[in-house]
Amino acid sequence: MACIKDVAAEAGVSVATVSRVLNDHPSVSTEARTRVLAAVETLGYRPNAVARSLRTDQTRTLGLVISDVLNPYFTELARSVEEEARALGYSVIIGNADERPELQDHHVRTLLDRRIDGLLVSPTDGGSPGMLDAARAGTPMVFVDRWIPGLDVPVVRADGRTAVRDLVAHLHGLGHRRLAIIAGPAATTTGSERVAAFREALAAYGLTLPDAYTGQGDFQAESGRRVTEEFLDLAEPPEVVFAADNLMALGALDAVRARGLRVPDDIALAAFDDIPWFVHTDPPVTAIAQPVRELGRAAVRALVDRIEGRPPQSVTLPARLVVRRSCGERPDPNHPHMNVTQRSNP
Amino acid sequence: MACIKDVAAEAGVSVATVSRVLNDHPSVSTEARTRVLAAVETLGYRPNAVARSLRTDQTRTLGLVISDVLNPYFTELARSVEEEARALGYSVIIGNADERPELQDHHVRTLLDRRIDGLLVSPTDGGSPGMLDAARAGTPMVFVDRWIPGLDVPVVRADGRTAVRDLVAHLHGLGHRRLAIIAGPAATTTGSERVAAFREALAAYGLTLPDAYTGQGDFQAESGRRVTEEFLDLAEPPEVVFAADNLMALGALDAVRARGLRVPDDIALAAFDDIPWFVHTDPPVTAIAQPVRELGRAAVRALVDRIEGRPPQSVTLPARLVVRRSCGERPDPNHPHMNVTQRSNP
DNA sequence: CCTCCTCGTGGAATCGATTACACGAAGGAT
DNA sequence: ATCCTTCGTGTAATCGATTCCACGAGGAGG
Repeated sequence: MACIKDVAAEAGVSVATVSRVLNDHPSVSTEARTRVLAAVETLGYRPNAVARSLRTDQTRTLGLVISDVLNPYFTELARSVEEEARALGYSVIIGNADERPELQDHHVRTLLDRRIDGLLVSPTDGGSPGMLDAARAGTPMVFVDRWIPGLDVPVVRADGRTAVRDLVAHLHGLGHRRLAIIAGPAATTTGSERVAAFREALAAYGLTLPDAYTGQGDFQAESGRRVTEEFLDLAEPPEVVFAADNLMALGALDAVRARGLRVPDDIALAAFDDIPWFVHTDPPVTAIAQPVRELGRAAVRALVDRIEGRPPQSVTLPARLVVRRSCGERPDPNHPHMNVTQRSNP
Repeated sequence: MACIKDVAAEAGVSVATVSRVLNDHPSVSTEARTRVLAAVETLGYRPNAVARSLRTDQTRTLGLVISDVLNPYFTELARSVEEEARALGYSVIIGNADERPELQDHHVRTLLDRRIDGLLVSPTDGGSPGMLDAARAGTPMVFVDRWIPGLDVPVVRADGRTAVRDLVAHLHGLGHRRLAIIAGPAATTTGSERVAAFREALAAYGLTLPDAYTGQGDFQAESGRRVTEEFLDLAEPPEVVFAADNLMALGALDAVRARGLRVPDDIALAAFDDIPWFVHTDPPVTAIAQPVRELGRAAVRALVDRIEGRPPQSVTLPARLVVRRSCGERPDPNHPHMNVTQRSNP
């Protein structure tokens, strides 16, 4: 593989001049520039990013550590992050923590070892030592979706409060009174906030959320299944199950089907995080949709601001309710879009 | 950030000794070793992977360029690739080509600039110039899922021939005779092979695949929708639509639903690539499942073999048919697993 | 005509690691 | 006692870029 010295030799100039041409530094003669460019062409030279990074102390790379790649929500987030980063001239390296703190730590450490310029994190359960160290050490960092209180790290997330209120209003309007939730890990902000928002919204209707109706999940399908079975085993099962993420909703669907029961007739279901498949499940699932693309873009912008010395901004975007049939009502025919697969390439 | 010189100073030894300790070279005294380790501890030193890579000319990193992250098939592939790579001491950088050759090129180039040790590629439509150059230049490379004929690059993939035959047998047994396919891009191997396998299987039953029943898709949901609409507009629409990937199946489902028709009563549906959601769609979708995890592992092993100087092996694993209800039959009660969400963490 | 700038250029230091080579001390064999 | 290994260590070269500094040429201004 040709290096800068080879190019210099081929062009009959010094490596300094080659470097200047490559970084289009102003003081290079047109003569030299064309000769260098020609040499680059004939040798098929490409600068070594490793060497460049070592010298300049910047990699133009962002790290993104997400909690679970298999969750379509995070997949889409990852995609929009990469898209925006690319537009700003950065690459992205994704680390999948699989909801395991030690794996999150592994990725944070690996990314830091590679001297990425900044880190985007959706922290797992309470964070992990390495991640907290990194935050305190002043690594440029932005939390996305989930965050950890008490750290001076900007947060980009969606606020589901209003949407959850809308959901509860919808459910109450359909006559449901016994509402249950499958929560995420209490140590994650999304885990606890969604429960809090739900409880708050219930209170507005004079309803409470008994412990028996608060199942502890871990954002994975299996836990949704387990918790739903527990609900169904109760002397007085809930009329509605609200899953705090889409995978647990999938598990809930499994559990209901395994008992030979039907949604929404026997039990209603709603989920946090909308995904294209929810349009085609049996029945289509009512869900709370986050503005994922915008979240990803905002997160990248905040991080790049921080990296390039501008003050980064925390951002909170509203989530919205998408009503389908899993809670018992027909979708409004005036809003046919709610019933169609979301496009991935708008 | 502390560097090796700081550690050497703190421990009262030379940088060479520090380096030897870190790479556990045998000839270091226990004395020196403990002093270095202590210094590493107190300074919180972590070796700079960039500098190390520059010197050793290896990054212990694999590049993975996939055609579409939003496709659950590739997401799962990416996950299993990362898992196996991590087990072998490698990191993975994922590039999402979004089925666009120029984006694929962008990622290949970026990855090569970073001097990754090897490349795993699922080439988009016919490959891209940069990718072909890389292959010919001798970059350690392995194709996964899709490949490009005529290149001396090992291929790890699933063979769907048998499963497609099983599918056609199943369909024929249900009385279907007018079978159509939504194909992927003809320039991709998976695009053309699946059509060929389908046509071949039909021939065994004395059936043909007319042009009108061969729709041209691009592996995206939108194309599945469009092609299905074309099928439905025919004077004699097909009785079955076989989508060559899961996203096009989703689009087909959209189109059928938009017409107010029902699967399988009005038209049957089957798909290549099984995903957890197919269990819960309305109706559950009959699909051909690839052994994705094994594919990912085999691909990484082949690539690492190639990188580390062992002869790499091409691998072909069989896909299998998973019968559900979208073609008109009840699932066999003796095989209840076919009706349950696949676990992501077995 | 002399001085001062600006411009284009090259030499060499530098980033943070690894590693070939040299060297001295210690131990074993003769 | 002498020589040869072996062992532990340090010095310095090296990887491939960027960039500070010095230098010579040429033009402008006095």
